[in-house]
Amino acid sequence: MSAPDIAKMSKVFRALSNKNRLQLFLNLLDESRLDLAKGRTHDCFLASIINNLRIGAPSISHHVRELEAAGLIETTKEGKQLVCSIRPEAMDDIATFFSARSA
Amino acid sequence: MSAPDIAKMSKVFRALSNKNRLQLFLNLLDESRLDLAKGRTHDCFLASIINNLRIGAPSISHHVRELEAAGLIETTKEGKQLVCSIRPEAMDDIATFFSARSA
DNA sequence: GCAACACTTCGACAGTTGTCGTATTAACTT
DNA sequence: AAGTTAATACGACAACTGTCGAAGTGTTGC
Repeated sequence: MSAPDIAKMSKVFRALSNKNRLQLFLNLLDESRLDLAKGRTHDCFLASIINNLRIGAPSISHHVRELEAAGLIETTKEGKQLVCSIRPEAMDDIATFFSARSA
Repeated sequence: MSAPDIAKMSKVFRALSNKNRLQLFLNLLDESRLDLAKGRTHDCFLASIINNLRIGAPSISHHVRELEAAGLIETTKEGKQLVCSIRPEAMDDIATFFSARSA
C-alpha cells in the first residue's frame, strides 16, 4: 500500500491510456456486472465486448494482450473463442492506490 | 457518470502512464495532504516535488505541462517559481469513474 | 477432407513520446 | 549593470505505439 509500486501502477495506467483499450476494458467490466447480477460467473467471450470498436482483429488481439500484461484481465481459450475476465486484484490495487491518497 | 467521457479519461490515464510523471503527481498529492494537515493551502513550489526524479529541467517542464493538459493539476507563476496544485475535480472524476464500475 | 471461424503472428509504417543539449526569457540579488 | 536562478522554447533523436494487410494456427461443422 504505502510503497505503491510506481512502476507497476504506471503500467496499469498505460494500459488504460488508449481509447480503444479503455473501451474494451469497460465493456468487459460492464459485462462482468451484468453476469454477476444474473448469478453467473463474470467471464465473457471476446466477441461480446468488441461492440463499439472500429478496429481490426489484429489490433484487438494486441490490446487484449496489453491489458493482460498489465495484470488487468485474464484470458483462457474455450474452443475457438477467447474468454476474458477482470482480475479483481487489479481493481483493488487501483482503488487503494487512490483512496490511500485522496486529497 | 454513466456516459463517462472515454476520451477524457484515457487522457488522464495517459498522463499518469509515465513513471516520472506519476511520481511527480504523487509527490504533489502528498505535499497537498501535508499542507492541508497544517491548515495551509495545498499549493507548492515545483522545486519541492522533484526530489526523486533523475531527469533534466526540460523534461520536468514537459511533464508538468502534460499533467496540466490532462486537467490533473493547475499552475501559476510566483516570481521565478512555478506553483502547482492538484485539481480536486480531477480526483473526483477518477474516484467516480472507478466506484461507478467496481466489480 | 475441406471450408468456415476465431483468433494470432509477422512485418511494415506513420505518428507519438521521453529525453537531452542548447539557447532564451523573466525575476530576483548584489 | 551584471550575475544568478527558475523555468521555458526549440530542435533533435531513439524508442515506442497503434494500426493495418497478409499469412498462419487451431477448432468446429459438413
